[in-house]
Amino acid sequence: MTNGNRPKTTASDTLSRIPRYLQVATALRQRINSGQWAVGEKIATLEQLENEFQVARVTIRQAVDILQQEGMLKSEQGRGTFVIQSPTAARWLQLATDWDSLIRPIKRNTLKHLPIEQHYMPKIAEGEGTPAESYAYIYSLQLRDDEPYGLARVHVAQDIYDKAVEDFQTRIALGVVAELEELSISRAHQTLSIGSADVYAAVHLRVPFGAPIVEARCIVNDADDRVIYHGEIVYRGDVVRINIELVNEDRKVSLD
Amino acid sequence: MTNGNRPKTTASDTLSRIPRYLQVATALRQRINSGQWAVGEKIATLEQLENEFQVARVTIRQAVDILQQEGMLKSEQGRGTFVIQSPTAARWLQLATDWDSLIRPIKRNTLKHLPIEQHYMPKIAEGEGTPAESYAYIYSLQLRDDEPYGLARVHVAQDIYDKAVEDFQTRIALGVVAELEELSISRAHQTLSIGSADVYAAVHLRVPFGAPIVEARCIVNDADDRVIYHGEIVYRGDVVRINIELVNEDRKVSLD
DNA sequence: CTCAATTTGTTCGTATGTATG
DNA sequence: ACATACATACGAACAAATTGA
Repeated sequence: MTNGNRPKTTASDTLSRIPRYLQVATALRQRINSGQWAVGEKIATLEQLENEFQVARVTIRQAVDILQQEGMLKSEQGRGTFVIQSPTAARWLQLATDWDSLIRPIKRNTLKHLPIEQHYMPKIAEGEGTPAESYAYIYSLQLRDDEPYGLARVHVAQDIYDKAVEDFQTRIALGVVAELEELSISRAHQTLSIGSADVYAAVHLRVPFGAPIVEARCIVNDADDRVIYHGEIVYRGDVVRINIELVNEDRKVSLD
Repeated sequence: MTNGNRPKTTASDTLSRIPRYLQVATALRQRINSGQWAVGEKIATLEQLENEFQVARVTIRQAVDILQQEGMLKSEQGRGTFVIQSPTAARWLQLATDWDSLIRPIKRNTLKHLPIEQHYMPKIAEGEGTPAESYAYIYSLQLRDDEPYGLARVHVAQDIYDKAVEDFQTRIALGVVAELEELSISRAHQTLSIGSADVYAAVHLRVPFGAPIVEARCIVNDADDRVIYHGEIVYRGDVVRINIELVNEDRKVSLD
């Protein structure tokens, strides 16, 4: 009755069900990524980490072992544990806050079509515009430097699609829509929300299951307020960055 | 030698070490949140889920049990398992794309101060403005309806802080800054990125460890381009929604 | 009403993973 | 490294409730 393992769980949280050594490993990984522990630097001793995370020494070691396998840490007996590499060199995907910056980066990116499992009509809510009679459906993976960053389910009004079939088959749809000359766009909006990768998204975007993702829903209307483009795109969370200019010199703030 | 448990892990992924039943629970939760399984509807049978996820019956049950505890599902013997509630309708936290919408919702929300573990100076990059001489540091939990949604590390220029000490101690700092009359704000910007909850964030925001979060960094400058506010706020990912108006009727799109 | 099919609920044995001291 | 305790996961069998023919 030595009360061997009992984790000091505070509750029945989902949190507490995740293995302790993974929690610690994640925490350490974040400190390295965030630069709190720089490359070459010695990290806290096992004893300090024991105290900080309130877990047994062996558990800390398990966590450190994982990061050693990942090539981020290197332990040396008698000296300590050192950061030998940080994979941060992150390449950010700037998510758009205006039309031009939405279109610009798209042009360089490529796409790979995926087999369509199931056709469906876009769900268009009240006030988002009038749906088109029929839509062409495109299911594709968006790539940059051969690295997948987005999984796109796109609907384009059939008549628009027919105007440039080849373009729509080889390029990113939103870019094609933007360039159609005879088309007048009255409005476009985008809603972003945050989620976790399901099995499909994880496989295609090459991220672990449950990894954070951004779900973007983008709607473009023509002059008659008809929804000509409806895109649901899942982005890898780790490449997304959103930059918002709230106030500029020339635009004074209205208080209250 | 019945090969009892061996998970069919494809690799040494960190996330494949996460318990299977939690992975399944996450997948199910997503289907409910996304409306794929509507409220009142019967979900797939245990047997179907067994096949789909390639796990044992008991493992599916564990996942379903979790969602039952969360009040999303209800199983009835002989009938099936039903969605009885979707938390989706709930509570979106509209993240700001302009100053007014940043300030407005803040006013209703409350905050709870947390003990400060460690003081530090905000890291202000080139071009973000000139740092103030000294900052007051506030570490707090942001609440709405007694539900935590954000974990804030905020620095306010000391002289600004001194002008309304009591306000800063009881209300959300950005709201106080916005209302200071003698203050002129020249610019403000916010950068959002996506991450996973570490242990601290998970505990405070009451989300599972590793749950998606939004890391917001908001900087406000006064008329002299001095950084008077620097906030690093971690939001629960599941309450964040960002709405962006890309094009309006009155603003024509410039092609190329 | 009975019967069979469907579906959830329960239990057993076993093997391995996690975590402590 | 060890003894210990509990968690995770499998497969299989059986029990109990519901439904529709």
